[in-house]
Amino acid sequence: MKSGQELRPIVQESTPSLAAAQLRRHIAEGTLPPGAQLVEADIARELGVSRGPIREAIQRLTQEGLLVSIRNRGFFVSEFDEGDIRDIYEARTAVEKAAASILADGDPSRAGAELLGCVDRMDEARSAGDQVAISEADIAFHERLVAMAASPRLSKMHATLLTETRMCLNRLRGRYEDESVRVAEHRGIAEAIRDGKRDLVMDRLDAHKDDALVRLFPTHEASSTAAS
Amino acid sequence: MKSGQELRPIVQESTPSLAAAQLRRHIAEGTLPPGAQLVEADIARELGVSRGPIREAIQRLTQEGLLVSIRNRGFFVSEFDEGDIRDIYEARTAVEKAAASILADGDPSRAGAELLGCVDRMDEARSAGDQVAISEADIAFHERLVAMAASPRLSKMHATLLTETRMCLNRLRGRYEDESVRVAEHRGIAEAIRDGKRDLVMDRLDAHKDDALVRLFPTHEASSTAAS
DNA sequence: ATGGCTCTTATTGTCAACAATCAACGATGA
DNA sequence: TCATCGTTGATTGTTGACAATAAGAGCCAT
Repeated sequence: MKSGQELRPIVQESTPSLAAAQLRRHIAEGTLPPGAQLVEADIARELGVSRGPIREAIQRLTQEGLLVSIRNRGFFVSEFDEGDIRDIYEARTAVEKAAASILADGDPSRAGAELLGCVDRMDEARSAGDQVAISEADIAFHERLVAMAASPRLSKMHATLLTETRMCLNRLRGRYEDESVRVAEHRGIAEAIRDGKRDLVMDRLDAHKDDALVRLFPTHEASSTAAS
Repeated sequence: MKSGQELRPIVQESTPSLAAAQLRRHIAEGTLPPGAQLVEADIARELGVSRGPIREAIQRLTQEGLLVSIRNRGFFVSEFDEGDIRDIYEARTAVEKAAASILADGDPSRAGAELLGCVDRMDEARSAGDQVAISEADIAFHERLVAMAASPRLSKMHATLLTETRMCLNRLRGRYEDESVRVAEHRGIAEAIRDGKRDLVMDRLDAHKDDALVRLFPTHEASSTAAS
């Protein structure tokens, strides 16, 4: 039975995984806005299973930091204050810098090429004026960047940070007066990676973070991140 | 009712948390060695609770990557191969570099002083020839380093990486021919932080990682991490 | 002896019922 | 009017029982 495609081991997705994935998507997309309460019994009824598996799914999201648990009271979608958002961007940049560093030791030109592909898609979305698609491509860029480093732990940590970023993006929507700068920033990072310019990559990733934070909190200036 | 001591809010630690903490400790200390199976029912009986809370505790450890789950078969303490261990050290260094960078923007001399205190304790343990105490102090050093950066997300990610490191340390035990180099490495990092020498800190953290990996896998040389 | 079949056993996965807890509401008394 | 205290409703926390699943033992036919 020679199929054109390599037949990969089937993954019997468990009920809690499925439930967690659904909830995670709703949280990322804002259908479940920050502050919203999740009631085990309700979700269980909607999904047609008992509370057990749902409870497990909710526990996972809680550990990921997407929900906060108040004992005997309930689970609520996390609300991020300014400190949290700064923390998210700080941590995410840390992970991405590490990933970029690994890429620099590997095959920078191949990595750069793939990332430039993401940038192109982002630019197309910009031309089409599709805000949502731009954000999708934005996320995809960062996801690919870390995925290509092939580090399970960095990827895992990054996945959580990306969901949190998505939540923040719902708030940032429309903050880019000119979306072309957004595209340009990403292109700059991709090109620096392609050219193997390690230090430049680091600087641009930091700049990317600082820019986002300035846009989110216009009153403050960005934290100093200049080298000593 | 004016008591001499400020009365702080009581924290009702939940059953799953307690159970998870115990299991985590046993895994870190090697009482539950890699490959060992954890049976929900057995643990539940030993701790005098039902399977529910235990199941929740086990789920947490699974999500932390300390256990692997095989559906309908059981949960087993993760076994790390060379790739995993390199990944752990890579990720941990990434987090610590980010933390050090934050410290450099804050109060480097205070941070350096506290870390030098950890180093002193490590040195005392070395003088006393207490292997276990040295490792404790080693872990404590890295824990403090990240904790002082006051980033919830970095700290959380780091906590998991530290337990994994502990597991690796059980294997590395006795690999330092001369423990004084171990102390010296940490002192070097602490001093660089104290002096606010950002780039030097980064280099020394990378070197610390490379040294550990060389000790663990003497055959290979360390990955190149020189700046471009 | 060996390949395949069934049966057993150990373990997780799921469920529904019950207990514990907390916030909000409303009654009570000064 | 206001503070206090019990009551109530909603939600999570816990439990024991049962279902589903997979590995391995034993048996049988080849």
